[in-house]
Order: sequence, then C-alpha cells, then structure tokens
Amino acid sequence: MTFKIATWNINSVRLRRGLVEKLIAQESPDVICLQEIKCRDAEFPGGAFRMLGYEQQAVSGQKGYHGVAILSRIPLENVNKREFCGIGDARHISVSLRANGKMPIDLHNFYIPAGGDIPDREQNQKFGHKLDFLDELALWIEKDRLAHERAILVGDLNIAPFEHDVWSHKALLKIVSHTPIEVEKLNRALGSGPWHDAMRHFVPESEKLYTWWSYRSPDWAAADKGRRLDHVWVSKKLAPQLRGMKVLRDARGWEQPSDHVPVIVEMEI
DNA sequence: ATGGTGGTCCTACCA
Repeated sequence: MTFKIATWNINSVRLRRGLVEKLIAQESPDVICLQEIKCRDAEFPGGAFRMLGYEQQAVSGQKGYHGVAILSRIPLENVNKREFCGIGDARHISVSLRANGKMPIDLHNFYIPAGGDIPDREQNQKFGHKLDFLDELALWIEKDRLAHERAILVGDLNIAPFEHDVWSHKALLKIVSHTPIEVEKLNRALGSGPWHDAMRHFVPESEKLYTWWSYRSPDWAAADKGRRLDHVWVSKKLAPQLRGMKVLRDARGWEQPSDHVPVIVEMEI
C-alpha cells in the first residue's frame, strides 16, 4: 500500500483545529504527527479528529507549552513517551504502525527544544538544553538501534542543517537553528548512521527548501526568509520505498496560520 | 543593530 504521512508544528492545536481539518480534507494522510499542541492530554480535540477517521491517537501533552501527538487511520501499538534531560517536557512520542499484516513500522515524533537566542551554553541555558537533548538523542539512537529495520522519525527538530535549508547561510551561521555545533550534533544523531533524509531524497542539497517562516515578517512570502526546521527521516531499509514528498507552503498563507507548514511524505509499506 | 509577531494564560515566558 502507498502510505502517506504528514508532520506539522501546529502551534496550538486548539486554536488551529480547523487548519488540521483543512489539511485532512486536502491531503487525507494516513498518519499525522503534530508538535506544539500546547495543551494537556484531556484538552486535546481528539473527538473532532476521530470523526474524520483518525480513530487511533497517541497524545503527550502538557499545560501551555510543547506537546506532541500522532493521529492515525492505521492501528497503533506500543505507545511510548521518552523524557529527555530529566525534565518533564512533552517532546517525544513513539508508536508502532501495524499496516496490512507486515512487520510494524516504528514511528518517532519529536519536538526538539528551540534553544533560545544566544548560541552559547554559558550565557543561555536553553541553548545548553538543546545541545544536551541532541547528545541524548544520538546516544539513544545508537544504543537502542532505533532505525535497525522499518522506522520513521519526524518532527520539528529546530535545526536547518544544510546551507540551502536557510535563506542565507552566511547570515545565519550564528543564529540558533543553523550554528555549526547544532548541525554537527544533529548529524551525529541522524546524518551518519542508518537514517535517510526523506526530504533531501527528493530535493537536491543545492536547492532552497523551507518549512518555517517567522511571524515577525509581515511580507513572509515576498521576503521568503525561511528555514527547514521540520524533518522526515526514514531507516535506510525504507529508503527505496519512498515515492514522493511535498512541503505545503500554501498553508503559511492560510487564515491565522502556524509559522510552520506541513511536510508530507509518501512511501510503499 | 534592532525590532518585528503570535501563543498561553494573566504575568511573564516561550517561540
């Protein structure tokens, strides 16, 4: 079967439930991974999505900040929430997708810390937290061999690793999300192991590719000062099965938009 | 170099 997965930092799922419904109407993904739901589990509008066929749901919420969720039309098993850096932030949830009797696919949904403004862990604890999170992620991936078979990793990773993942490589080298130390740590976690970048699989490294445009730019489309903060990675075993990818840039212009847009990947599973 | 906007929840904090 051709399987379609979407990932989207929704920046409050209660405020933008209608935009998720619009995504569903337009794209009808089999699985939707959301980040920054910004609500507790009990406040998640699961009923509305259930009515649209997403009867399988896994939610890790908290009050006011962060929070991740997975909506699925495919049966989910083994819901797991990992706590990073020993603080209670809801920044990860994983499930196994059980599709048409084949071996399940492990799916990890992440919201990696943004890291604040100053790219120095001595001056900015939030940047230190981001680096520690990435180190812990790299260790976990290696130790538990997260991509050993059929696996997908998505989310707002808050890092734009390639030169053309940002509007100006030179201007952003000291801007959190594109600093060399963050890129190096992301590469250590994902770039050199059993993972495969499913977005750059379809778009060459020499081409600009963004998923986020700041709210602070009223002319976001004209200025087009974007960054690719949202990612889809698949295990190398799944890489030959990739069939398509798109970034729904239009969603940045929807009414009362998120500052991130959905990324959609299709593959045979 | 600076400030620009938007979310949560009600006072700043976070992005």
